[in-house]
Amino acid sequence: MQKTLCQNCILQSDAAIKLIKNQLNELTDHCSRVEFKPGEIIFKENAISTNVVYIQRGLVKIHTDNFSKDRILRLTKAPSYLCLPGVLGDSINRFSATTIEPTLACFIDIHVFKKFILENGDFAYQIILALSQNEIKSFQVSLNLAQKQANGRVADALLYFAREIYNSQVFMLPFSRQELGDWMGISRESVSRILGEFHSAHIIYQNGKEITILNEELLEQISQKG
Amino acid sequence: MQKTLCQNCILQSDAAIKLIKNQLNELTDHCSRVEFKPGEIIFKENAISTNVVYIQRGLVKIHTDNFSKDRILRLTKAPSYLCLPGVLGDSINRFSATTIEPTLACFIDIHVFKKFILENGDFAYQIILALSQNEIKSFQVSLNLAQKQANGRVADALLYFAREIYNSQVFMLPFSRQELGDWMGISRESVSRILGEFHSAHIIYQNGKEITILNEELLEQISQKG
DNA sequence: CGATATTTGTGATATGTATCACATAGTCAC
DNA sequence: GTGACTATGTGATACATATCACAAATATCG
Repeated sequence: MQKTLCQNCILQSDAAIKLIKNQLNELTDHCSRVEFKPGEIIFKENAISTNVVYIQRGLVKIHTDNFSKDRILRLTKAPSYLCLPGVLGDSINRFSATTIEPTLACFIDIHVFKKFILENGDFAYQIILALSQNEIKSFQVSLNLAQKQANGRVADALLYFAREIYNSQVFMLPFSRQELGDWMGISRESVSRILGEFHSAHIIYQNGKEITILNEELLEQISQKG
Repeated sequence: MQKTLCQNCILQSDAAIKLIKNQLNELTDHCSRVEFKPGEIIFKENAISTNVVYIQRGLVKIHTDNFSKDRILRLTKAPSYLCLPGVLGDSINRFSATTIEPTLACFIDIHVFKKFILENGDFAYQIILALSQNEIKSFQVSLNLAQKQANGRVADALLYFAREIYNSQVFMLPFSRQELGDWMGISRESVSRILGEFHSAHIIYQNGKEITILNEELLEQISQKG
């Protein structure tokens, strides 16, 4: 952990930019920055937390193993606030957060965070915008899960990595087949089979965790049709 | 439509209670109240909207027919703000809202709403709390859809109506079997079969849309096990 | 009230995916 | 480098659920 001068931070959130000088000083006093390696736990579900976590750099999964099986609920790419929900409501984390790439996270005291919301409308408005975006995305995830078959879900996942996370047709999957399955709600064997089919059909090229999308249009169609 | 004195409204939201007198006057000037019968459309997806909708009384479904098939994303029981997300982001409704019971809705000018967020931290904080709750619920919906089998989902739906909507073991389903299926992501035939099985096993009593939960504990188990 | 449309139930079948079993490849520790 | 462990691929099978087809019940409307 290291104290940081939030005023000088070049990775401020859209919300933090709205803070005035005094507030930024206060943030500095109640904010600590932590560096995480891939696979490290940022916080665990059911633990009490008095911090809001802001992800400056990196990639994080929100997940739960409530039901004996690990279920990945969402990937969150920096910059982003993590899981305000549980913390704001009753200060219990409803879900776990684990890094999947090297990540830099700020832990902000919840009281200071709440104070900023109450005092600074611009800050609050940015938070509300972000939460609204999350809600739309959650709806889309629900749609996908409820409606699409396994190959549509895998296509979805690949397009998501290519477009939202890596901005590239070529990328290293940060997940095992098992984790991909946990995320999309299908078995690891089915993930293997489907990736194999996509490979055979020259829709993607796969070599272990290395993925190249060869025919994005077709992948998009598969995702759409379910 | 009728103009309403928001100051005197006995159905104010948790957020509106935080408004000061001047703001309530302003709300009155930019708020109209509309009464809906069941099955009426409050707003349609892809339409531009300059209002935030607050549901004072009633029950509403958020849904989409993007993919030719109607998919119900969420039920929203009064009191609640509806779908800030789309409106706040780019003023396009991302989803449709249709009443399923008689509903009283307030249409609030988006600019006034935004002004309140900027000016009144208590108001903003209440909105953030509500959005946070929504997010947790969305995660749970995702978990259910990704993980549970059909009978678990139907059990879920029944418990949801009994506990969250009607607070009673006996209630009239506001949905057809088709709609129940659209909501839980299963076919109408499967819904029929599963309800029939629950009936035979004396877990519920069903007579058309009239449902009585006879063995809540067992239903809970079915929901848990998936 | 009767005619028509809509909703619901139920059997037979098809299909997709989980599960199981096992082989193979890759990774890590010492 | 060797052994142990983990991740991955693949075939056979079982199972859940969609789909189709049709009958029965219910609601709607002139």
